[in-house]
Amino acid sequence: MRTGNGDGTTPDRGTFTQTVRRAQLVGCAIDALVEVGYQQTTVAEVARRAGVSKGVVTYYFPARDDLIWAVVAAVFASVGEQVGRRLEDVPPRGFVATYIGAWVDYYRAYHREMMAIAEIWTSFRDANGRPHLDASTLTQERTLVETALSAGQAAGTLGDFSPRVVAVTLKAALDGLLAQLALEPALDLDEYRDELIALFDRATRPA
Amino acid sequence: MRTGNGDGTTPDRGTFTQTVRRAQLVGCAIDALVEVGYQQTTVAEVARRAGVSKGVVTYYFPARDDLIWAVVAAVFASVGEQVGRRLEDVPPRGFVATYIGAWVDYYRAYHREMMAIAEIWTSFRDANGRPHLDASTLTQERTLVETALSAGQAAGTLGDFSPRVVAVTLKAALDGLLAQLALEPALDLDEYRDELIALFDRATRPA
Amino acid sequence: MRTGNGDGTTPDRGTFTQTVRRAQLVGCAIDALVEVGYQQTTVAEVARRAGVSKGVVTYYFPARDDLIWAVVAAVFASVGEQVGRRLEDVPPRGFVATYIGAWVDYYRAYHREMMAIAEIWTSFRDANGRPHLDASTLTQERTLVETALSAGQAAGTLGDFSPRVVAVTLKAALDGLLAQLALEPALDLDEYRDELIALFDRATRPA
Amino acid sequence: MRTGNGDGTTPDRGTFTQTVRRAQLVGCAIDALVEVGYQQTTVAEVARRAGVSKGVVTYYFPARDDLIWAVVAAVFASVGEQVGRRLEDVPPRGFVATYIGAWVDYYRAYHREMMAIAEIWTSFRDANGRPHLDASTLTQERTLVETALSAGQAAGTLGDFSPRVVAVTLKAALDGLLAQLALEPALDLDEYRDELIALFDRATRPA
DNA sequence: AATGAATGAGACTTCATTCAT
DNA sequence: TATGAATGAAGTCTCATTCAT
Repeated sequence: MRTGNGDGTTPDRGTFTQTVRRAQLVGCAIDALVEVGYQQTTVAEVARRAGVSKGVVTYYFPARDDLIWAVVAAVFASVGEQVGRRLEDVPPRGFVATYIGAWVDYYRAYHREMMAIAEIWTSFRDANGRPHLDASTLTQERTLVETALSAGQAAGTLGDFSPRVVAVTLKAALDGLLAQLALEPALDLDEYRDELIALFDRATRPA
Repeated sequence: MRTGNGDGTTPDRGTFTQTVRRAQLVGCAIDALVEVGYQQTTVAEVARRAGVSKGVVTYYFPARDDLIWAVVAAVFASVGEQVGRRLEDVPPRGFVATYIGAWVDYYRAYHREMMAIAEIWTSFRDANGRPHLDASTLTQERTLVETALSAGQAAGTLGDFSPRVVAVTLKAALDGLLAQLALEPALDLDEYRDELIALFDRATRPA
Repeated sequence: MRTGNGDGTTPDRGTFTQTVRRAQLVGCAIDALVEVGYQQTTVAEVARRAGVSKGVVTYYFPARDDLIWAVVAAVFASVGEQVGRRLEDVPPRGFVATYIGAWVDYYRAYHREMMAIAEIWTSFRDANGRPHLDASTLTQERTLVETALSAGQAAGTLGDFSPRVVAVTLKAALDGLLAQLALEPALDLDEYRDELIALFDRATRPA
Repeated sequence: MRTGNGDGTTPDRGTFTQTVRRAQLVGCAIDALVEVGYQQTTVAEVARRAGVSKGVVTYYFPARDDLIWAVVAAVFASVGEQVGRRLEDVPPRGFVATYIGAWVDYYRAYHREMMAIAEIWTSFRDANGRPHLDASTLTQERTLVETALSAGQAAGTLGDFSPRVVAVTLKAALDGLLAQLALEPALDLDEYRDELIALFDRATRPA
């Protein structure tokens, strides 16, 4: 959706301002989501945090939902860059450690983004009350993990277990870390990561 | 638990109707929470599901929050009975298996209750946006788990790992199962449970 | 309005109970009016104070307004007995002193009743917002005062002034005392009364 | 007095519209208070009188109470200007006449405002039923009157009486006039004022 | 006579959204 | 682009009133 003035007189100025504003508003929305939760992340609250009028928010995001989707897109893009890239071309041998390490590094750098997504995950619904985001959103990621685990089993570098259960539990373990991090911000992430890697290593290595 | 409407006039008469109605409304609230989410679980929605007028809901629960708290109390009581009881006097040796088994059995019988609590968990906030329920609510449970794990390590029946990380991950694994169950209602719980027990058994047994 | 069962088996029992209950409810309504004001004198509040269920109140007073009218009737009756009687056959010479004295004595004995009436006076309205009680309610009383004052002027025992203005001011002076009494319950009524009598004596005596 | 809607974005723009709208709403609230009383002066009623939607009222006055307070502030300000100013630097000799004259002139010009305040006075309560405005609000005014009266007594220009009782009665006399005016709008205020001045002159001059 | 239960109208408030400037 | 103003839908809560028992 192009929203520039399109009259050709200010070639990129408008677009640049727009890009900056959008990013700013998305950032403020993330802050609000983290600090006061989905429900209280109102248009007015975001505008207040951005120091602009309510009209600005609806100018860039005609509906509140559009703003939420923009947050989702921004965070997913960032995850793709930071985490997704690190999971390409990983030998099955070290997959679990890499996977955990990638996510833990992401948490360290983008803790707020993850908490914002968690808010959206649980509270952003359609008119029938069904979540816009749910576990099916992660099918691709889980499939990647399952495939890697299965490959490891086929190669004999991993033991005998249900790839599905381990994949689900692996993701859940990282969610658990995120929740624990919210409760205990001073948590030592390096130590936690190493423990988690060791845990899943013992759980998945050959007998 | 005295639950009259506050007239304070007839201590024990009519209690039967009241008890039944309250239970019905709590049940309808649980249904609504599961099916349309916290936000859309309005007083009107609960009344509609119960087939009564909105006034009835506010008659029994003067404020909407009171109804939510009643759901919390009902589910916590049920968890205490079904799960809590099974965790008393368990030898450290079989603790993890018992713990997973107890929760999986609970999920089987009270799937809706757990999903309702999950809704409340994530969306029920105070005026500042802070959750009324959060991980600190589970401190007692996590402490129990950590204690059992530490005892097992001391006794030599369990290996070397961080009890904290395993406890957090164990709880997260069960949360992950709940989410997976919502996505895939036909999931074979017995099989999943056995896999999960095996996973944590490998992860925690002595080297 | 007779509300007894009328079947002749319990000749006066029913009526007696009814009379007592009505009086009790009127008394509780007065208490509520004084302590929490007209607006918060709800059916439930009166029932609570009487220690009965809400149904009892609506049984005796089908509409809330009926209860308010009953308070009005009760207080007016009491004023008629205590004040009205003392104003019959008073010689014009001492009318003002008698009038003030009668009302001050009434205030002393029935302070709550007066405050309740004051609440009703200001807040009890019909559907169009017009007060059910207003200054026209007092026309009879004011006429009595004006007549006495005019008679005094005709007899030469009182000076030259507008009977209307003095009558209005006399009543207002007593209202002012009531308000002052609410603010300052320890007020010395005898002293205040004597000052007031002296004030109006100077204001009305012949030049 | 800054009165923006809290966005805090444009300090001084749009203030004109806001000021006008606020004044209009306060005016409509005064009309409603006079014509249908405090209880029926609802947000919807004020909006209806202003010919705007309910949302406009809550836009300018987030809570109904804020609107009521705005009426109070407006009327008090007007009293301060019209009455307060005239009571500065009045010699004790003519104080009572000036005081009565100032208030009667105010009644003439701002009859509705006074009736609105009277509504608020009697019906605007806190959660415990205690009036937000009561006689203590007038302490300053009564003190002024008492001081002037005492000064007159000390100077020998006034006779022997209780300044407190006369001050209370003076205010009450003006309240009585207001009530009489509501009942009898065609009342000749000049005549009434002169009678009242004469009455209090006789009541307070030296023997 | 008395009660608890139920109802529904109406009030206040929040907030996403629209719109003229 | 940006803003303030305005709207209206929807939610929570209160409370007088009705009714079956």
